[in-house]
Amino acid sequence: MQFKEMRDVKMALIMDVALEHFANEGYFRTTISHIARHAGISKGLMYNYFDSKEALLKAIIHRSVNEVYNYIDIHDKSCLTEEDFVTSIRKITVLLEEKRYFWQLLMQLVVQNDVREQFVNAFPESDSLMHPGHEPGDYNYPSNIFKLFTGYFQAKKTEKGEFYDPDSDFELFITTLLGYSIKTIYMDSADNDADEKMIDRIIEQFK
Amino acid sequence: MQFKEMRDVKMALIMDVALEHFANEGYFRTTISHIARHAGISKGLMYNYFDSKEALLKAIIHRSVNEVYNYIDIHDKSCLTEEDFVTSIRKITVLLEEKRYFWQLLMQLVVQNDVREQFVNAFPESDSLMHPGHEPGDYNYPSNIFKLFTGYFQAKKTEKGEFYDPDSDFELFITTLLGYSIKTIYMDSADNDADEKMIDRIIEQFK
Amino acid sequence: MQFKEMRDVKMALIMDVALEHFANEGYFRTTISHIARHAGISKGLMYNYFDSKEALLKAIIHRSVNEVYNYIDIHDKSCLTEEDFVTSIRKITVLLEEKRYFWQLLMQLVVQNDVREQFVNAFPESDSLMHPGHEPGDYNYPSNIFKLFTGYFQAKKTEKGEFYDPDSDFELFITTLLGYSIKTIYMDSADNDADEKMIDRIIEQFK
Amino acid sequence: MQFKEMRDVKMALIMDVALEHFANEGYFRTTISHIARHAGISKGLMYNYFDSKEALLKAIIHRSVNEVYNYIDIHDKSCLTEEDFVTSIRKITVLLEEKRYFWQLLMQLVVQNDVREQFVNAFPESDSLMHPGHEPGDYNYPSNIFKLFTGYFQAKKTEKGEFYDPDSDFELFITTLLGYSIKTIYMDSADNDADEKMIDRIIEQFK
DNA sequence: GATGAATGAGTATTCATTCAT
DNA sequence: CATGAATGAATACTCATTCAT
Repeated sequence: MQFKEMRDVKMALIMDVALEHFANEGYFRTTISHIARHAGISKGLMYNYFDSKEALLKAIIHRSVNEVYNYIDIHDKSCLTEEDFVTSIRKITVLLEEKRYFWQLLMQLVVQNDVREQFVNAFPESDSLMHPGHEPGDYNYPSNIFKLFTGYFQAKKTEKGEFYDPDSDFELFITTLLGYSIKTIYMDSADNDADEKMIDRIIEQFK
Repeated sequence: MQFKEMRDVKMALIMDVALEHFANEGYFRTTISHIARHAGISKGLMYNYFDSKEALLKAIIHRSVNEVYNYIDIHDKSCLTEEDFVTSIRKITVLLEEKRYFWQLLMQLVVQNDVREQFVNAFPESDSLMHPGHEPGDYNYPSNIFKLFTGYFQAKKTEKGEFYDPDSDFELFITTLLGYSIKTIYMDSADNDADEKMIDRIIEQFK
Repeated sequence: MQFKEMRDVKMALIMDVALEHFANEGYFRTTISHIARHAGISKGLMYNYFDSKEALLKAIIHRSVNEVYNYIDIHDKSCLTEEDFVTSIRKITVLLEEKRYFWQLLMQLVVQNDVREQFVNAFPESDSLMHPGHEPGDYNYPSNIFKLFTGYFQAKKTEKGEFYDPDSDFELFITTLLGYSIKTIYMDSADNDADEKMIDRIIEQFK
Repeated sequence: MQFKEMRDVKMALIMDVALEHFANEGYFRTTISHIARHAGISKGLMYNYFDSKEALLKAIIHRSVNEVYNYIDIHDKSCLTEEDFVTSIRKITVLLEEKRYFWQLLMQLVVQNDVREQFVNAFPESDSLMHPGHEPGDYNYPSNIFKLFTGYFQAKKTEKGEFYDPDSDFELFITTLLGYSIKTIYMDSADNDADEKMIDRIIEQFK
C-alpha cells in the first residue's frame, strides 16, 4: 500500500526530529509544538501518528532498540568465540557513535530513579519493547546477550587456570565498557586515534 | 541571633528533601509544592529561603561541590605519591556511596546536552561554585585535581620504561573509574564484597 | 505622653516613605516589605501602626487632605474678594509643588474609574476623609470651596455686565487650572520663570 | 486563509474587552482570567494571541495610537492655517469622546513616574509605535505635530504685533487643552451644550 | 514593642491534548 | 489527511497578613 509507506516515512521523520530535540533539550523541555514545527507538520497531525508524547517516546525507543539488536545480531548463537567477542565490541563502538542521540535519550531516562525502575522491570516482559517479528519467549535479548558474555568469560577459565575469576573479570569488563560508552556518547571526540587505541587496549585486556 | 540558626537548619532541611526528590523523580517533575509538603512547610516559605526553583538547585549543587572538595582535600599537594593516589580513589568510592543523590542529580543535568555545556563552561570561572575560603586563582579545583592525576601517570613513566604511554593509561583509568562510578551510583549494590574486589583490582591495575 | 509622640513620629516616617514609593512605583507595585525595609522597621511592626495596606493609603490621603485644607484656609469666609481669589490661586500653586507626591498618588487613584467613583461618593460623607476636629456638617470643604469660587464668578457679573456668563467663565477657569495643575505635578519644571508667567496670565484672565 | 480573519476578529475582541477592563478596573487589578471570561474564551487561548499581559497592553496602545494618528492626519502638512487649527481641535474633541477608554488607560500609565519615563523615552524611536505605512524618519508624529502647532503660534506674531509672545500663548493653549481633555475623559458630560460652548471659547481664545 | 518566619489565596503562564472545519 | 484554534489542568511565583518568640 502506498498510503502505508507515506505514513511510515512521515512517522520516521517525526521520530528523527523528536529524537534530536529530546537528546539536545531534554524530553520534558521539548514541546510537541516544537517538534511539529521542525518536522513541518501541524500539531494536530502529530496525534494522528502518535497517541501521546509518551507514545512517541516509546516508539522512538522501540525502534532504536530493534535496530540495535538487529545490528548486534548475536542472539542465535549459543556461545561466543574470541572472534565473536571482538566483533561484538567493535559493533558496540559503531553503535555508540551512530546512535548517539538515542543513547543520550536513554541516559536521560535511566538517570531518573523512578523511570529507571519502570524501565528495568519493563524490559523483557513489556510489549512496548518486544521485538515485533518474534514469538513471546524469544525476544528476551538483553538477558540472552548477557548470558553469552558471561559464558564467554566462564569459558576462559579453562584457558587461564584455576585462579582466574571469571565473574570478577566480567564485572570489570562491563564496568570499563560502561565508562567507555558514556565517554563516547558525550565527549565530542576530537582525537579519534586515541579512542581507537583505547578500545584496542580494552579488547586486548578482556578478550 | 537565633533567627540565623533556625534559618540555616530549615534551609538544610529543604535542600535535603529537595535533593532526594530531584534524584528520585527528576528535577522537572519535582514540583515546589511537593518539596514543600514533604519538608512540612508552606509553598510560600520556600521562597523566603530560595529565590526560585533554579536557585534551590544551584544551592544544592554548590553545597555538595564544596563538601566534595573539602573531603577530597588534595588541592594543596603539588604531586601525588602512590599512597596519595590510592587514598584518593578510596575517598572517591566513599563519596560515591555517601552522596548518591547528589551524583544522581548531577548526572541528570549533565546528560542534557545544552545544560551540560552551560555546566562545563561555568565550572572554574563561576562564583557559584567557588570554594568560599580560598583566594581567586586558587579555587580551580577540577583542573588542579586533573593535573595532579595526569602528573601521577607521567611520573610512572620513569618506573615503567620508555614504552609506557602515560596518556593512554590515564585515559583508560578515567574511563574505568567513570564506569565504576556510574555503576555505584545507580546499582543498589547487594554484593559489597564484589564491589570491594573490583575497586581493589582497579587500584592494582593503575597504581 | 512620650510613647504617643514616638508613635506619631514613626507613623509619619512610614507614611512619608510609603507616599514616595506609592508615587514613584505605583500603589499596587509597592510592597509592604519594601516600605518597611526603607523605613527601617520590620514588616510585622507596620501592622502595629496600620491595619492594612489600604489603611495606610487612607491615612496618607487623610493627612494630606487635612494639610491642604488647613493651608488653603478659606473655609470660614462667606465670599471671596479679588485679593482672596488671587491669594487662593497662589496658595494652590505652592501646594502643587510642595505636595507633588501626594497629588501624583491621588491621580493614580482617580484615573481608575471604579476607584474614582468610590472617591467621589466617599468625599463629604465618609469618615475616612472627615476633618477630625470639626462637627459633622462642617467638614464639607470641597463643596464649600466650590461654592466660594462659583460665588466669586457670579459676583463679577455686576462688574462685567449682563452679557457675561459666570458659569462658562468658571468652567474655563477650572479647566485651565486643572491643566496647569497636571503639568506642574508631572513635568519637572526646568523653567520656573515660564511657570510664573503662565500663572500670572491665568490670574489676569480670570480674576 | 480563513484562519487569519478569525484570528484578527478574535484578537480585536480580546483587545476591546481588555481595554474596557483596564480602563475601569486598572491594568494591575484586571486579571487575565477576568478578561478571558468576559471575552468568552479560555485563559490559555489568550496566550495564543498575545505573548503576555504586557504584550496585550502594548498591542492595545499600538492600535489606538495608530488610529489616532490616522484620524488626526495632519502629519504631511508643513504649516497650519487657521482653518487647519480649528479642524484639528475639533478632531481632538471627537477623539477624546470616542476613545475614552484608551485615554483613560494611557493616563493610568502616565501617572506612574517610572512607567511614564519609559513611555516618554520610547515614543518616537520605538518600533512599537511606528506608523506602519511610513518610512523611518517619517514616523515621528508627536514631535511633528508639536512643531506644526508651535509654528502656528509663531506665525500669529506678524498679525498680533511685536508684544505678542507666541511661546507663552502656546503654553497656555496646551495647558488649557490638557485641562479640557482630562475633564472630557473623566467627567460624564451630562451637559453637552456646556462642553460645546467651552471648546468654542478655547478656539476663539487661541485661534 | 519588635522581629521575621510562616501562611495561603491568588496570578501569570505553559503545554499536552482535543476538535471543528 | 491536515490544520491550528481552543481547552484546562498544572506550575512557579508573589505578597498581604498573621503569629510565635
